[in-house]
Amino acid sequence: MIQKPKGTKDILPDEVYVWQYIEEKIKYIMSIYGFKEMRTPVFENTELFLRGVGDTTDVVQKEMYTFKDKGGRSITLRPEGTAGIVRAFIEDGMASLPSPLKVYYNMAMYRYENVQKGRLREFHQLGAEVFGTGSYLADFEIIEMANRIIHSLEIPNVELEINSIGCKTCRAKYQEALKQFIGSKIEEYCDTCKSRFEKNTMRILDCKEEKCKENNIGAPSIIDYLCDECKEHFNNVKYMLESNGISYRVNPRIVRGLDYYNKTVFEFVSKDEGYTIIGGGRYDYLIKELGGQDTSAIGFAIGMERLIELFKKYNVNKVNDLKPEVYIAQVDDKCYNFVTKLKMDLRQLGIYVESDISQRSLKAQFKYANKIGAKYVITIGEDEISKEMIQIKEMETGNVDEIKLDKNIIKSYLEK
RNA sequence: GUGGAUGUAGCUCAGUUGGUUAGAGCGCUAGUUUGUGGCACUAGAGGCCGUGGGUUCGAGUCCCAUCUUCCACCCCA
Repeated sequence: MIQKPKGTKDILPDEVYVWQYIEEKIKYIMSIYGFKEMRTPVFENTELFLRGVGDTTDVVQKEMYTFKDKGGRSITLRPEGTAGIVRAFIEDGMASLPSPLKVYYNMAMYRYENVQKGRLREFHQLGAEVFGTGSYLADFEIIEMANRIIHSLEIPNVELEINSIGCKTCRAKYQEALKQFIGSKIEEYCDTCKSRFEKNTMRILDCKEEKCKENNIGAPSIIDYLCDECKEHFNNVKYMLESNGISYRVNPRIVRGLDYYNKTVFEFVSKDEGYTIIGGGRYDYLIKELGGQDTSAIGFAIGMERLIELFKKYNVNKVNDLKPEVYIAQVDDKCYNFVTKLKMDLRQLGIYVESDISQRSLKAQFKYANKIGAKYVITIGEDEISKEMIQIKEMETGNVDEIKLDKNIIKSYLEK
């Protein structure tokens, strides 16, 4: 038996309808917030992610599916969505569209990492991006939309955590201060912290080692180093959230693992599962970094598998797969032609109808109709055809009515 | 990349100190007479016991390797 590759998942019919329900719901929200869907290639030139996501990040350093194609080009399966969207924004001249521009995507992502709860090698992100505005109003709009998605899907125990990681200048100042604070006692830290000291100092604050945690007490907070502009921006975002009844918690440890973020970063974290279901932030430098005009932007991405796992935990019973309106049972093979014609006619009228396609006994047909959840069963034999009258049985109650054998009469009976 | 657990029918699992043709429940298919489902009963299909080595007269059971799945670290959605 050939198995599917590690970290991949089949989505079977009995789960796909949950996906469809959630995707429809989110699509609807996107549409009333003015976001348009777009799609980009599954693979991109590796260079895009090196420059976009950042070549010192874990995602780029050890998690990318990178290979040479037959023409010798270095190709990478996208590990996240924003870089490709930004590439298209620049390459396809989307900067000339009315600004601000709002787009969203729903695409598979690929990351070579070890599998565990809420983490796959192929997974799906539904993300939204706003291009062309650096205003805190855009930050609010995107966070509020994410919040609405969570609430419209009735997923409890989700907390919004926000932070500001400042702009280039205040972040540099902060890193300097942090390096001074930690540097004086770096020998007391664990090995991973030591290795991070130079290239990613801020991550040391995230270490879970007891000794390191102790050493981190009293460390400078990014919040205190924000420049006036960044501070005001962050205060405005918080004010907007407060005045619109969206509760949040400032978590100074949110840093985000992708290099392109600045100013506002946020996560919607499930307290049940302990993982982030929506993560996002502002990325005002990325478009220019990738060769476009200087353009502010902000966005988020939803981890669909995580969202769906949580949704199923609380709400599966609220979503139902489509069941046949009616099953047409046939008494014997003399009726196949007639039944097939009737089935086609009813489908033409938009009715979900099934009939026997494996030439089984009447009893077996009833059993099948019951198992697939047909609401009604019509039985057709030679008598019914000659008398033009049929029996229609409601499966749940067992009630039987007699009605005229006519597609329009059947249709209105089913709609009653 | 590191550490821990796991792997027997489609699913959930039994399988006794290694010993004949590998089991159950659910699910699937057919039947329990003549044109009607759910319940019950009967029968059937379906397993290279994750894979490859090794020990042994003999391995689902023991040993090694490897892969998968799950969990944690790391990181992320």
